[in-house]
Amino acid sequence: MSVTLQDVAREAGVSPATASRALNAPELVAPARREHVRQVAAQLGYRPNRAARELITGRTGNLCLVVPDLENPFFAAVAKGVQARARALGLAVVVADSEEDGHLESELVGRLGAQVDGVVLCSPRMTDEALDEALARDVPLLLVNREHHGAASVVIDNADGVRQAVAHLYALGHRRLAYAGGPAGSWSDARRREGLHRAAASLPGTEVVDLGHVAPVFDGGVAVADLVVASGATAVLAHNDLVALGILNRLTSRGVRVPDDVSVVGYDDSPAATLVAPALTTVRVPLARLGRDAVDALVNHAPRAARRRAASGVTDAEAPAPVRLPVELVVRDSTGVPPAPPTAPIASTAGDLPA
Amino acid sequence: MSVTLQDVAREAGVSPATASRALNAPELVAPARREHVRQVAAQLGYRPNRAARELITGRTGNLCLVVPDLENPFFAAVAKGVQARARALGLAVVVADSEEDGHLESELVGRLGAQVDGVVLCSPRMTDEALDEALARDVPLLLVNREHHGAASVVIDNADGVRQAVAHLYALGHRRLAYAGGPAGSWSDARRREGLHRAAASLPGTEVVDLGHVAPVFDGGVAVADLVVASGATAVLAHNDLVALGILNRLTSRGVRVPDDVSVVGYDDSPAATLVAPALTTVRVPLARLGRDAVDALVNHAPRAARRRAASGVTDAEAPAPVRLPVELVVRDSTGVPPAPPTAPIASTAGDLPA
DNA sequence: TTGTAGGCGTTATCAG
DNA sequence: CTGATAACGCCTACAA
Repeated sequence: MSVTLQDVAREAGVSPATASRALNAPELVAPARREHVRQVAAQLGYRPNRAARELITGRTGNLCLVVPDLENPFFAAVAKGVQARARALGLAVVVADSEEDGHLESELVGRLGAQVDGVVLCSPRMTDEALDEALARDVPLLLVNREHHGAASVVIDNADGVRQAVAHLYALGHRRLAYAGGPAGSWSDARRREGLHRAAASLPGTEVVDLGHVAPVFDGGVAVADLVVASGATAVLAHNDLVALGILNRLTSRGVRVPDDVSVVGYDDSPAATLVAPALTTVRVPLARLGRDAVDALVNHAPRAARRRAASGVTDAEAPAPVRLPVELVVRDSTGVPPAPPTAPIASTAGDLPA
Repeated sequence: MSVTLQDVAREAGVSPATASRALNAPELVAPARREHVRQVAAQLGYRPNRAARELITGRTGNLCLVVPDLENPFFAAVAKGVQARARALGLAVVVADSEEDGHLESELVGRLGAQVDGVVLCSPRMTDEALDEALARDVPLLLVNREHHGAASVVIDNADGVRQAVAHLYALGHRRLAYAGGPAGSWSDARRREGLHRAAASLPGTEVVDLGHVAPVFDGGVAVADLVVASGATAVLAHNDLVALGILNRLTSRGVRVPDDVSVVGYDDSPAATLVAPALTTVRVPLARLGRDAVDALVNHAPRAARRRAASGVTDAEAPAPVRLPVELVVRDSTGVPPAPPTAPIASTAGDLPA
């Protein structure tokens, strides 16, 4: 059996209450006693029992992080950020992988949410309705990479990332752009698609070919690569780097040169982006910061462990405005000028274009 | 305030004890009552308070996983496996990233170990002494990727992986092999280095050039690549895929062709291995299984939450023999026959070699 | 088969 | 500033 506060109190010759205060509210206890108690505690190797503390305070000292896929470098990076910030705050992080499944995700939030002080829900795959339900629980919830009415969230500027990418491609001379979108129902995909169309609309002569929804993994990219070629687009924007990498791989093995024949742009700037040749032009997302800010927002916004007082009927303050983080385009080797029109006869029709 | 067992009991018209039994020891309660209680509990949305339960049972329902770097695909994969298996067993996982720092690692084990039923320590960077200390605590500890006297562990067959790689290279005709090792003090690196020398010794005419210790990340590989060239080796084995990828990248950008000039072999078969061109020949490690087996071993070996009974003086049974998982070489494009001797004059001395 | 009662280790609430 | 004392929610002898 480990050493309890009682042991410390007895050994120090004070009451348990005083011992408790000496450790948790030092200013409430006479300096001499305080030091004595602390010394005894240290000497005995006293470690507070978290369960007992939680039972009465209602606080666990744990946060929960739910991500769709731990192996996805995007989420791994966010997890690392969450981890680091939580540790700095003295909190532990319970991590759960939802396997890209909205139902499992909801279940995890329900199951794990009951034993933590707050939940960071990253790129939620669940429906808006499920989100509403989750929010109705008494656990503070923070969304990363998704906005939802009444929920606190930290997001990136999805549309602006696409805008930067499109501007870059446009400047290079591309006019026909393909888009390999994220999973159906993906909030960030919707934002990016929106941004894409808006950006294209503001750039005369631009066409967008929508390649539909693609699994946000390498193989998804491999699968959609042939559609890119068939689309006649000279450049393709992928929903994330994994997809872009898959496209790159498939194009290359088909003999389609990147960027000579087709330019490719990813999203996220995951570490893998520079592993390949040509290195991937991509939209850099401040991943670690996303995680850190998520924890900060959660801790600040969280109506301090309201469980115990929930009956008071005090509704939480309105969710604060989403924290929106900027992104930046990183130009590497996978983008270049589009190929010249195929043959002279056709080229002759281009007389009205600038030389 | 959430619904307690008392509420359920009252609502169901039974005593708290019966309610408790109906849920946790169904066979001890009359079928009719049992069902009634369970129904009421479900209807009220009763969720047992883990803190209260833990306080009395001494079990938390949590495992802790400590890894050196969550962004390293190797650990991400293990984490995913741990995650999945733990969930299947109804356990949650507290994940901590030690940032490749042995001291932080020890501290994390100490801090987090106190609030969980067991700790999975992955590729520990801490010293043997620190490990002994950690083992002395009352938390069941399981090592992944490292063996240590008195500790339960799940490891891979490090030496055999290297042996397979060397045999492959030897068969292709390579005789001078460079080794880009892992971090200084790395247990698995020591095993691989050992296996490398043993394998080389058994293959006549083989030489090994030791390139020393390399940071187990992409940039480490980039940095060591020039040593590979200078070493005059025709093939290089890297401590892991990240390093191999870094080497590949640097060699390629220096104009050294892979595998025509130099063959490269990685270790782990991380997802990134197939993202690059040429695809990486590597030793496949059953990552997810490593995680799953770790949880199983921990749960089975763990002297069920002994905290409460520790005073009885019953020492835990000796740690079981390490679980050793097989690995397999995956041959891809980054290995090939070594370049022919440079010029005719020199080639003439090779008369005694087979055509 | 069921109910009663005690206590797990801590903190909060009072009185002193 | 300090010390009793009462919870917190649950489990588990023990008694009925």
